[in-house]
Amino acid sequence: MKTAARLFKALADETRLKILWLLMGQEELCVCDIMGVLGITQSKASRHLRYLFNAGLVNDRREGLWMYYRISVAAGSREERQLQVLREMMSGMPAARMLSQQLHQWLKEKSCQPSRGTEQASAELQA
Amino acid sequence: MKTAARLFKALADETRLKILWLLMGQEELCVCDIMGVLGITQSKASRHLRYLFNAGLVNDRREGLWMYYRISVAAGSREERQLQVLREMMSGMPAARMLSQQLHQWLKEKSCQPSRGTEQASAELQA
DNA sequence: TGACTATATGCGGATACACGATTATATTTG
DNA sequence: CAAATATAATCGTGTATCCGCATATAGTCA
Repeated sequence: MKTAARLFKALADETRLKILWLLMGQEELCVCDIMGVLGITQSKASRHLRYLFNAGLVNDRREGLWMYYRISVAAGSREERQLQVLREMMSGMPAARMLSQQLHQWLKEKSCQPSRGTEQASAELQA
Repeated sequence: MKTAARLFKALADETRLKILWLLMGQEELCVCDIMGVLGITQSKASRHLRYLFNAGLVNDRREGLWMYYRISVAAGSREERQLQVLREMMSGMPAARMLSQQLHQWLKEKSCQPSRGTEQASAELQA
């Protein structure tokens, strides 16, 4: 009962909903991706990701300087079903679809920059 | 997007979850029912019901001195699907099932009391 | 080691929320 | 009208949340 309320608390913030939406369509993202796509402060991005982490909704993984976050909910759990519903809810929202586009745009531009191994692709291949 | 966050805010409180759970299993309830079953203050019950009302999740109906609240979400809406998921979530929780029992016990004892037309049954029949 | 970068965290202010206690409002009844 | 009752609204207080700003931490590279 209290745990259910805690889950909904984690979803009761627009920024966190956006972050979850981005993560639901993208294996994993680092903090700077969230910052860039949503146009928010580093501190803001990091704190909300940490909130989601403490709520048990995302995992973190360090790779060099970067922290990668990804959704991590137990299969068949309340959280998983809840996120599925959230995904359906947001799929119908133009704002959400726009965010997805912005994300892909961001990742494309990022992978073109020659500024060190920031690219998603190389990281994927190493793993 | 913001509306989704607002919906989750309404669900991010244990007392409100309990109230919704009670209303999901019972056509309608008055404030004093909520107070009695959950064992909470009148002020607390009224405030949370008003919160749910403002969030568009419940309707109110005055009948004499009593205010009856019932769930009211548009068919096929995000809210309806969300409440359905909530119901499934709570159905598996012992605490929630206990609440249902307490509610039925409360309603039974209430209808036995000869203290004026407080009974649910008569209200139902008039409608 | 020191410079640099990505991320986390501490701090303070502003705002929202939850609560008990009290008061106000509305309705019924005498 | 007055008394009684169910509910709503207000007030004060403590707590949580969100934010920007600044700083700390951790990792990389020269």
